[in-house]
Amino acid sequence: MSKARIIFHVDMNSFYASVEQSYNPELKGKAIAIAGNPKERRGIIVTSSYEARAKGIYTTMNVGEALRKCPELILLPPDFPKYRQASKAMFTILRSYTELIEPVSIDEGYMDITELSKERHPLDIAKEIQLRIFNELDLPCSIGIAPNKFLAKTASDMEKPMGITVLRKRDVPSKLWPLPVIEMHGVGESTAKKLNSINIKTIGDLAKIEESVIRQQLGKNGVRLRARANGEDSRIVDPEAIYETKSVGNSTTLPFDETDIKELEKIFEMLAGKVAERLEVKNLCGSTISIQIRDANWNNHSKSKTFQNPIYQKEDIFEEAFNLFHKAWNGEPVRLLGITVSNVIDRKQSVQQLSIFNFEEYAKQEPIYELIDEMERKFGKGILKKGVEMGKKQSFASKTSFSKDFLEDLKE
DNA sequence: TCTGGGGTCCTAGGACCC
DNA sequence: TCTGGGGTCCTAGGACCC
Repeated sequence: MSKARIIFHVDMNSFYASVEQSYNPELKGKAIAIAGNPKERRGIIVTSSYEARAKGIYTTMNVGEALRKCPELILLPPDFPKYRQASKAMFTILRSYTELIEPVSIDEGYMDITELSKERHPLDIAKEIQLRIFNELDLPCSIGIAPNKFLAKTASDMEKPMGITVLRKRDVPSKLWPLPVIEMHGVGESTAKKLNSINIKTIGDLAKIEESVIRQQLGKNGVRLRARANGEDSRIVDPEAIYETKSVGNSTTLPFDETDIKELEKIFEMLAGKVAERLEVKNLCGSTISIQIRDANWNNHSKSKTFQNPIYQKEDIFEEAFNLFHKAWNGEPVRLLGITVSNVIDRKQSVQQLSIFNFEEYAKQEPIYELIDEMERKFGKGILKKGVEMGKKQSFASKTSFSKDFLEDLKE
């Protein structure tokens, strides 16, 4: 049995709006919202101040509608560099307490303060953190204190703004179980519907259902949700998680539903450029490309393709994406287009993968017949011949791809 | 309430290999 | 000769979160 942990979940309150208010105090106490261009149909409310929420403004609300509902609403375009800077400052404060910080998004993160709490009471630490973020950055936050991530996250949601909430495991039956399942993190509309249909209405119902029943209905996810409903969650606070990018994608809702292939092509070029740029910044490349198409009725389609070798150049991304689009598109008007590159790895790693499989080089280090055996076993008979015939000096990796595991295997 | 754009994780079937 | 079971990878789609 592992020792009890003490986890914080720090959640900034209406982050973008609060940052804007801290930059411009005249906005304080007013109904403000961060939103896209109201003239475009994609203009939606991204975040709003508590004053705006009190007047019925909520996230994803169409901007036109928001203005009808609340004519005095002050709209601001998003300023991400500003938010990123504030976020960085916030995490710097958190890091002055422990390195065991896992940022989850720009405005929230987990802390494992188990060690620290041997010296100081967790509640004192939380109060100090909240006060420092408020005094030094002029930003409000809520903090949840609990023995695991799920309960900490749930706790930070319970009192906003500027709340500090302790949620012990023994509080679960009284504080969580009476709530409807839809209130649970990880349960959305669709899962709630499914659960309701088998007569699971509250978190308590979910906690008490037979495990085999929920597995049959909702699979692995159901079993996990059931454990959470019982206040169980063994996920660790992982400071590295944020560096493990899995995919990079860009998408856009078109000004109107589009059927003109020339226009769609331009959009793909634009998206390919953005994806390539962001891969460049992060020094990544990826071996799978996928496209997303959304039609006027909100039906989504995707098509993807995986390559032997990672790609990252704008031209490659554009070409592959547009090819996939041709295969996937049924001629219906298009509402949204997206390109995502996934299975991403560091470019340095990918270069290593290429060079380690320069055949000659590798053959110098390893008895060649063993290598051949190994490769045939993994990839089938054809693969080696192909490689050899291509010219012995040529890197196999340019025609095949090798997983990290496989490389590790070979080194042993 | 009628929905932007960034992601992650899961599932299920098929291909392919041993 | 036409037959099992296990495992991995790929693809398409769905659910969820901020």
